[in-house]
Amino acid sequence: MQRPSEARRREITRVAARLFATQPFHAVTLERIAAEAHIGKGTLYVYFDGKEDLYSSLIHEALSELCGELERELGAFEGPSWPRLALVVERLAGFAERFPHLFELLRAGVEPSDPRLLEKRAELVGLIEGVLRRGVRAGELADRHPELTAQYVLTFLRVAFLYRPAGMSVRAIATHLLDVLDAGLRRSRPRARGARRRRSTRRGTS
Amino acid sequence: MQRPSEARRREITRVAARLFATQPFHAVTLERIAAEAHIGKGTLYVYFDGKEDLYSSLIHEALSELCGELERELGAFEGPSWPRLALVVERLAGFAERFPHLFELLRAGVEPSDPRLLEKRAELVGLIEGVLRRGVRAGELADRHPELTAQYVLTFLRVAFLYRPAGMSVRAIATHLLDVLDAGLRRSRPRARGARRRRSTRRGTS
Amino acid sequence: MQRPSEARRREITRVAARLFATQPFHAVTLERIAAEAHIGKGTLYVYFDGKEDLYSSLIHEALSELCGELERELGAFEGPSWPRLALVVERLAGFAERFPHLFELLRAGVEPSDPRLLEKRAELVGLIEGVLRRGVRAGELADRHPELTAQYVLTFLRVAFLYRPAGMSVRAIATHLLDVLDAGLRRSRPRARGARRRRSTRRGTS
Amino acid sequence: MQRPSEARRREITRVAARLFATQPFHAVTLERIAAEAHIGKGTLYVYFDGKEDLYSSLIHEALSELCGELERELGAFEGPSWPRLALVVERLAGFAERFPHLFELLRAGVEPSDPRLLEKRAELVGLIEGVLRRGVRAGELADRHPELTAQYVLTFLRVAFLYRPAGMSVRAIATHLLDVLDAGLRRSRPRARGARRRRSTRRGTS
DNA sequence: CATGAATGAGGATTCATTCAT
DNA sequence: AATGAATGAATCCTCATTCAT
Repeated sequence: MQRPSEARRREITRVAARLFATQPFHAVTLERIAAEAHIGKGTLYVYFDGKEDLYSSLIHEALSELCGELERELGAFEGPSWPRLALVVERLAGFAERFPHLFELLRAGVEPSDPRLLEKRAELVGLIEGVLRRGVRAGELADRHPELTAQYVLTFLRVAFLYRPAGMSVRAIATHLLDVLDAGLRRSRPRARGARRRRSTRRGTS
Repeated sequence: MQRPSEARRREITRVAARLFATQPFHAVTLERIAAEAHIGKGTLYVYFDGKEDLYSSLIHEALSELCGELERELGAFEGPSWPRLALVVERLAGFAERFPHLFELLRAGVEPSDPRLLEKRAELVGLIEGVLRRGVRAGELADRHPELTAQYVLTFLRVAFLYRPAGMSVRAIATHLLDVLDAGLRRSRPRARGARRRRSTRRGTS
Repeated sequence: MQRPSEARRREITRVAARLFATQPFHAVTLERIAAEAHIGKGTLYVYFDGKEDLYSSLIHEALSELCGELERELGAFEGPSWPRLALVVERLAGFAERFPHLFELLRAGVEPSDPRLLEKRAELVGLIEGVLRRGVRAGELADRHPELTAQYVLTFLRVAFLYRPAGMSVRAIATHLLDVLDAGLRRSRPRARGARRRRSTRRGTS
Repeated sequence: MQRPSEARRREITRVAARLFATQPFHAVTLERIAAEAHIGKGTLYVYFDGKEDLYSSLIHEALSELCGELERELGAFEGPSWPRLALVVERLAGFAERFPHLFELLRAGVEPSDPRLLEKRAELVGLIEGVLRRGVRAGELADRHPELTAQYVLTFLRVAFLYRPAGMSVRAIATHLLDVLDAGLRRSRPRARGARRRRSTRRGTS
């Protein structure tokens, strides 16, 4: 216990993630974090520069891990876009399951917004957006605003995890999101639509 | 200055909404709220039970207004489901535009503090869900998890407003959401699918 | 209800007496007094000059009434001292029974000590002291410090009422006090004492 | 400045006792206490839970000390009852002299707030009562209501200290109380009483 | 006279941060 | 490195008092 222990740091991170996900920022006290991590209050300052830094580092590290993982996998799988998107959704869902508390922290635009955080979040969203754009370029996907849709995907999962019906599995959540993204909700259409509509014939003939 | 003036209450609410939407909770001081509302610090306590209550009431009232509006309109428009859903999305977007700060506060999953809030949010989501379910029953919509999708719709708009590309109009955001909900993203499909069903084999490809 | 109603004033007094007797001064709020007296907070200021004044007036009036009563009765009964003392004790006890809350307020040296109050309390104590002194002068009583004993008598009763064993009657309390004052507690004495004097040799000379 | 210094706690207690005894509760500010104890305002909360707790602890500790002292001494002196009672009175007086401010705080019947206090006060009174009861059992004392008399003894001293005639010594006060308890006040009696008993006929005269 | 909304000075309390051990 | 006592700036909140209606 002379060198700053990595295990200890992770323990702090774990506890803090759970608390920050559960309560608003201002309601989480360092006292409580220290107590639940079984360390002294002062020790927190050995590992972090303060409350804000702890919070930021938390999310930053989580996002970094997520981004790294996705980049690796997407790089290794250069196939068609839809399966790539499905891969992203499934990885996000998996991450959400493994680190439910961290994932809940991905909420956007909330509280102490360290620029590093916004940056990192943007990186993740950019990753998703990239997949979408490539699909659009390849004619595989139709999306007029991939930059918005990318945001949706992320938020969707967060909210899905927050409010999922009791007993619904992670896989089912991912599937549902892919369902909606795949073909939307509308089933019957009032009338035939003009040529240069995109999904035009899809629901008509498919 | 006799009866607890409703106008005054609204003024406080207005000021507080702006501040809470702009800064994190703990950075908003009652002193500032009072000053900007041109009232004494103590007067806040005539209208609210404290900071937490002020915050909660704020959101509660916003949600109530929104719910009321939607209920009225949906009740008056008993037509087919898709336009009804479009109506909901447009009203949500319109509300978000009129009260950008309030809408930002609708963030989900924070502050289990006030049960009234969860309740009210559930009411709003339930409203949307109702529209979806009716569509499904009527065969107009295909949605296996309307309870999840309803959550999406709401969160959607918040995120869209937070991250909308510069210059993008409210109407464009609503339209984009409807686009995705309408027909999803996928354009080309790896193989022909049975005429009237779609989600069946999809998972196979992902 | 144009002239300040005497009934209303008494009602305020009654409520305030109960509250002040129950809780420490600082814990009694004018809000509460007003509410329980079924009047507006502002109305209190019609009848009293403020919290301190209300408190002082309360006790002052009670003490005045008590003093007046005792003076009248003692003046009318100029007999031997012991029955006069008994009369005082019984009247005090009776007063305590009729106005238990007011009586409890007779506690000494507590909180906002309006000089008028100290004066009035001194008057009451002086009255008792007078009875004692006359008895001492007449050789009917033995008391080296009537000024202290007078204080005791008053406090005794207050404490007796506060802590009396369940079911003990007012008369029993008065009797007990008179018992102690009459002949003390000691029953057996180490040795015979000089014929008609007792305290003489006991403590030496002091 | 490492372990919660017991000395520091006592210093706070000492300062607070002096202030609380001097001024009404609401007039004593934590700011002042902290300043006079030469510590930071926040440090008070390291040792106490707040103002109310500080106040309660204060009295509780005083009473505990007093009880402990008395128990020890009474246990060591198992002799006849009257000297034991004298011992109690003298110790109470001595305590009052050493801690005049603390003793003043023993006022009865206020602040039902902290049950610990009522409990402790009851313990002290019980101690005195025990001495009285043993004396009665042994035929050494005559007291029909030792539980009341015990209350008297305690309150006695407080009042005596509040109103003692200028220049009167502590010892004189204790002596006076013992005098009254010893043989009461009445000197001459209307009629002869049986040699060894007294209270029998008295009531007839009053 | 009766009221209670409005007020703000005053004080209790919290909590991130420091630092001696 | 680890600790938690110490700190005080910052803020919430209370409540006696005022005053317009």
